[in-house]
Amino acid sequence: MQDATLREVCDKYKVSRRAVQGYEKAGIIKPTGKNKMGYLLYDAATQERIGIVRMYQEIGFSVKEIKEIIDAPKTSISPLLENQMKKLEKEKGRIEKQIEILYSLIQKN
Amino acid sequence: MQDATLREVCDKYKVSRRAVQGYEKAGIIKPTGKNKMGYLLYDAATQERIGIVRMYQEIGFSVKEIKEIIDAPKTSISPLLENQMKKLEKEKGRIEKQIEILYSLIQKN
DNA sequence: TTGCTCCTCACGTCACGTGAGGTGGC
DNA sequence: TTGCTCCTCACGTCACGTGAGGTGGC
Repeated sequence: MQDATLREVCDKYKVSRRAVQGYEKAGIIKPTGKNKMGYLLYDAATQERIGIVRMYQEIGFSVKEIKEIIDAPKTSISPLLENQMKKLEKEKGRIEKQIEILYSLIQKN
Repeated sequence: MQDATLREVCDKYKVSRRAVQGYEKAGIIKPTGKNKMGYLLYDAATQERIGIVRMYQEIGFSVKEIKEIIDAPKTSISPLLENQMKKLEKEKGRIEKQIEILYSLIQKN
């Protein structure tokens, strides 16, 4: 895989420039260089890393949490995934309760 | 119902002092006076209003949205409730998808 | 004076969104 | 010079959390 500019990376992973800047500020990634025009470049490994960050975000981890786990060994990540599952199920429960309340409110209206 | 101090209102509606301050800053409520000690007081109508704000927050409306609808006629609120229901159902779908992704990740681990 | 409760700012949090001001090559 | 794309700050968003500094009555 070739180095890619920031714009190319953003298109590839459906992420905003500002979000990538956020990952950088959080210390998760770094541009690996600049081209002749001064555009930021990201090498293959960094691009994959951004993909991993996105995946973790998709399952509800915060950037801060991702920073902690992205370089951790698999064995230590496993319990965190279980924990996250519990959080998501609680969240789902909350939303279902909201839907119920809202439903009864609509009925009364 | 008697006037209540800020602390009493917070206890009654399970809301923080800072949250009530937030509602005030948003222009949704106002303290109706102060007692001899300078403590903020809220009359019966304002207390009920805080209860209504909490109810709308429970079904996922933002403070900004609540400011718009809290004094609107019932007929104009109805479509907003329907709209909110759609949002909540989308949100529920998103979380279910997150749970699926996370589940398959845990299986692979 | 100490201790307690309340008050009013005002910065911090989170993950970016959204300009602002500046640069390089056509 | 104009226009385009990119860069690097840095303030804004949202609903409060969390002190900071000050006051009044015991």
